[in-house]
Amino acid sequence: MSKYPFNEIEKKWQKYWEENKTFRTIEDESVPEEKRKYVLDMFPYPSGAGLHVGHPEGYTATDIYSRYLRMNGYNVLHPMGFDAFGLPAENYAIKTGTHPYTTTKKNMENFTRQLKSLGFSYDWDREIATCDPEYYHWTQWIFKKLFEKGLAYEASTPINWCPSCKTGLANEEVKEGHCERCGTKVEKKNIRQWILKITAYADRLLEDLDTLDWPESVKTMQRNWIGKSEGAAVFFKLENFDDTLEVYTTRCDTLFGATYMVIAPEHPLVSKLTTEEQKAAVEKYLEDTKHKSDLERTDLAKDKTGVFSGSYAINPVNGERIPIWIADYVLISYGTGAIMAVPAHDDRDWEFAKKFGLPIIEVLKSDVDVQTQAWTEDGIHVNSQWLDGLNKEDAINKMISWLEEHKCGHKAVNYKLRDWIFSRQRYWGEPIPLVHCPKCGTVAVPDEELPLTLPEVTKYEPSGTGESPLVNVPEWVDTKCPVCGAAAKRETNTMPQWAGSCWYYLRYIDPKNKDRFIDPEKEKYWMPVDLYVGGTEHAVLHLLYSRFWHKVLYDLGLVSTKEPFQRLVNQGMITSFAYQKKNKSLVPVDKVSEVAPGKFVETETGEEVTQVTAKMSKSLKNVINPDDFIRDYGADSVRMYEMFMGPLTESKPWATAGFMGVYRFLDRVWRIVTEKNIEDIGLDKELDKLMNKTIKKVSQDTETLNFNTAISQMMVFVNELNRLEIVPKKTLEILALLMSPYTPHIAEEMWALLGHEPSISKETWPVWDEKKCLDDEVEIVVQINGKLRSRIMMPHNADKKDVLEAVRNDEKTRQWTEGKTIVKEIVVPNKLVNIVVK
RNA sequence: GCGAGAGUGGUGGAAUUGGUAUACACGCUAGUCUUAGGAACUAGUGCUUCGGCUUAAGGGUUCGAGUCCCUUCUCUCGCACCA
Repeated sequence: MSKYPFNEIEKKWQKYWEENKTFRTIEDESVPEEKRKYVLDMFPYPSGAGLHVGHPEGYTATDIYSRYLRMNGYNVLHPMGFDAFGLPAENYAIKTGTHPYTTTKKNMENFTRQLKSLGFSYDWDREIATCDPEYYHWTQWIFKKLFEKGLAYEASTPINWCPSCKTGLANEEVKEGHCERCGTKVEKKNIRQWILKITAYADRLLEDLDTLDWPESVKTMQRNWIGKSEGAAVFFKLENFDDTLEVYTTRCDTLFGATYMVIAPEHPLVSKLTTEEQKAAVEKYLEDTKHKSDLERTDLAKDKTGVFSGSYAINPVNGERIPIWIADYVLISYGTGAIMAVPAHDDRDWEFAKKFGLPIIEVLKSDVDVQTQAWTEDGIHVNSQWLDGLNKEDAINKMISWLEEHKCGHKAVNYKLRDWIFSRQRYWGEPIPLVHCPKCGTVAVPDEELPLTLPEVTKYEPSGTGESPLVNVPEWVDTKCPVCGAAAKRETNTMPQWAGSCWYYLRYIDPKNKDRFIDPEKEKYWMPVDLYVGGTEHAVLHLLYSRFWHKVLYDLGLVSTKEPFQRLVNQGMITSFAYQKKNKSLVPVDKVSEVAPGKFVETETGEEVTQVTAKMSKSLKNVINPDDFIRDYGADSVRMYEMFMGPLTESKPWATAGFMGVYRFLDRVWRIVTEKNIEDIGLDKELDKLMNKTIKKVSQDTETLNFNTAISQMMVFVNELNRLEIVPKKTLEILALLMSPYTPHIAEEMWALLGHEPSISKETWPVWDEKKCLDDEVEIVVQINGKLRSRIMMPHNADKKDVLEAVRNDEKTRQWTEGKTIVKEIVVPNKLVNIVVK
């Protein structure tokens, strides 16, 4: 019994690669530009739990691709590092007093060990960690650039506050009203914040998406998040006041149907517009809404609430008085926080008008009675004086011209994207390099004082009052103004975790540079990233933020490309099996038995359960730890199985039985190499054909990241080799080369056993002979009326006439066509013949 | 509600421009062998009333549809009063 000694082989080659720095990458100028590739993984947060099975999936994919490219003559930059600032280490520090760096360092060491145990071909000399002062020196330096450019500003606005994490959050970090990280309900809190003006780049962030080779779903998500809408600003004169009320609308053509206006409860004109009679009602309403969370406000969407302010505006097109209401279905954060309501043609306005008895005027020809329901489809304008008879587009254009001519409005663009709340009231992040001077205002820390390092603290607990633990370190906070030298205080907020990941891909290019954040020559050598692989969870977080920073750096002439990541691929999630009862509740894996193939019952009750796929979770006992499988079956098996499971981009369940199939495959390969008769002989024609076909399929599928089908072709090839008494050496050499990106350890060992010098990763990728891939004889399928009736063998590229001749002589075909009229004969070369008969 | 994607054997999944549906792997059945191991090898394995029928369901285009078009259903993900 020959179990292949994966443990020994893998350790041996990992040591070899490390000692020989096999995968060190240098900027070799002799490599032409089109042969330089930057293949990047989303770097991990080094959590205490270590790698989960999702990590090796994307990392193996890029590793295979990188190794494949190198063997095809490319110079490949393939680095790895750690997104090392983050809350778990800090929360652990609060509980135990352990410095977050201690925890993080330990976790990084564990991650490094695990990553190395998988045999990834990273250039470890380029490793970075965002919490390293050498690294965040330049994060701070880039922040200063943003600050100097006026893209960072301080404001005290109501922001999303997580009471559990005790810090402010960016809009992007709030999911359905809850903290993305911990799931706690988010509150509104008014605190002083540093904010980055990402909205200044909204248009470019939107437009440049078109230039990217990214999954359409991610592009769509970013487009929706930026949420550009084109419409008009309309100014309404107010009765009894000099002010005007500005609204934003996409349908200014429906202005004749505006029967009331709504302003958000937070709108600055609320108190002014509230009349004496309405004061009590308005105050009560404001009090009520204030206590509703954002979530409640949106949850209660179906039931509209509001209160009349007592004041009126004047409709500019017809001089009508329109009542102004206050209601929380209008958000202060979008547009101007005020709307003109056209209840006949908007569901929300209609609902509100019905509830409060406001008039509904039809201005678009409707198929329904607008008094009973809103008509939200297009229609020809009616009751709109000089717009009557026009369609939507013409009416909008005409209205905008009219508004501009009469100085009561203009064309306008609006975005859903909000500026980026950038400060966090926590300890474990990059200190924001600013000083508050009573005389000079907010001043940046001079470049020569960077990095501004984190001071030691005794307590990591956030104050919870909106200040970071750094306020408790007077010797750090109290400083001198870099401009005037007067006593000043340091900014105590820190940067969010996203800051470090906004530019890490640049630092890999020049990780040890002490004088600048990146050498421009090296930057030009590698950028942009040619392939970026990672999970979909960063679709509008990291991937939007880093595009923003990159564009700022581009404007400053510090990088040469407009976009950082040319091609993005999202790996699918690796799920697991779980078992579901009739009532849809899930049963942990260890409480289920398989009573017949594919039939499962809950062991205790005997109740039948069905196998479903579900996320891995501790409670379902279906979490897979890659370390266990590496230990018991080897890294090559883990790598190959994760690629064999299915298409990279699909989510798919881990099946340990399926994993064993891949392990058995490698074991079989090992036995062929070590036990069979291997001779340096020529290949017979059929074997040569299969070998060439295999080279072709594996090459093409690796190129296009269809790793699962490349692996099945290797299996087909190995199954054939396994049948041979004497195996030609050549076939095993080719097999080792083809396998080497996928299962590099066993491939290195095979290469050595076949008498070659290491490393196989330095060898040239094999090429196939197209002529040898062709079959001399092909099977032609004979269909009668589209149904498969017979098959005949014909020479490859046989003449159409000869094929038809052979088909007519085919006995089975004759049985089906006898006594019938042949209407049509279709011949697909080398594939099939379809005879249409009557 | 809006947007994006997906439905193929008992299971994970294959199928160039529309051209043999179910490659490869798992599981299962039977046998051989044994250093009893999540071993190896051999044969079989979509359903079938043996006529045929099968790619979520129904319809359409076509000589021919898993693939293209329409309708419906189910699932996953994202956004959600965005004026």
